[in-house]
Amino acid sequence: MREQGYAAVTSRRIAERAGLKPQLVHYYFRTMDELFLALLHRLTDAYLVQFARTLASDTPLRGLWDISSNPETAALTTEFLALANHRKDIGAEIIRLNRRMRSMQAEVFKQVLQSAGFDLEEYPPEAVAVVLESIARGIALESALGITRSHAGMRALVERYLAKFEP
Amino acid sequence: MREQGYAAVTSRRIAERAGLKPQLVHYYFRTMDELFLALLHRLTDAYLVQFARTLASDTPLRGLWDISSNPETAALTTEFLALANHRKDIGAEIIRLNRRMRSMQAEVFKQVLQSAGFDLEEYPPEAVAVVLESIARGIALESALGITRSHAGMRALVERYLAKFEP
DNA sequence: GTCTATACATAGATAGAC
DNA sequence: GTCTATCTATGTATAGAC
Repeated sequence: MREQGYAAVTSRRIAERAGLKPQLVHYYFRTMDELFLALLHRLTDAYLVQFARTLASDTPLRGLWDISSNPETAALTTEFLALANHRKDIGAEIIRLNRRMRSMQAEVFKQVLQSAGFDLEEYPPEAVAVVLESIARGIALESALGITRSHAGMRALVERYLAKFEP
Repeated sequence: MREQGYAAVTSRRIAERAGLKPQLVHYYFRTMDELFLALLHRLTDAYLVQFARTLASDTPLRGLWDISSNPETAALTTEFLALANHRKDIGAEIIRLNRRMRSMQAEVFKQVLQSAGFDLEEYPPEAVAVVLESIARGIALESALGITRSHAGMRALVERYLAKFEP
């Protein structure tokens, strides 16, 4: 999925990599939809664990930044978003993941923003979290394509803001 | 492509919508790669025109925000980014588009930032442009999925920053 | 420019033997 | 749990008639 996109994920190719016959794929997952959902669940679980650990650390903002600015993660996220475009089960699951994620973030960001003296009305924790993540993913997506033109400047810009919260 | 993802774009379906036979698609575009490239070129041209008009207006930042926060545009961009994952021709074309776009943005942002009294070393115009666009696309992608939870807060947050440049 | 005919490859999925 | 055999649908692409 990462290497060639979701459309290249077929029972035949999966079986080939596993050194087995394609029919086995249908033994474990009746349909390809089931397989994609299982994959999403597995990634989701691993992600939420990593995420919880990061938010519990003493540099949650930098941790979140690192996770979201990973080009491979961003590319895979893009594939799932594209998949969600036409497989509504996938879309529903992504929405669920998003909800859980944002709730976790909101609590931590609330504390971080408050102790830095920000007005939570003006800077809603969830909104700030989405902003940080969007910027990170923006950079990551460009990196995945091979574009790095303005990234040094962006990282410096973000770094100055992060330093206000996590010196 | 917008409705069912790039993988659903087949010569058969295209012909069906056009009320013609699938073979005609191959008459106009020898391969599907050629077709996708032609589509990207057409979208790219239209986009750059819209883009130039926006940047020449008296509210280029808000204009850029509006363009990038359109959910349909964001969804289509996502499809092309996913396509670029495994069709290198598409990736190369997207990089070209990106370069032209950023150059156009940089000039305008430079002026806007300067007249608002920002240090261009600290706030590189291109970097600021990528940040604005990334946030807009982040919101748009969530909207396309049906997530709107923290969007009001985000829009208000962004609006306060935009107002500093375009009262 | 549009059609019919056709080839060839690939994908999803099921049945049943071992 | 893994295999062989097999069906059926779908996709890309070419040749050649009109």
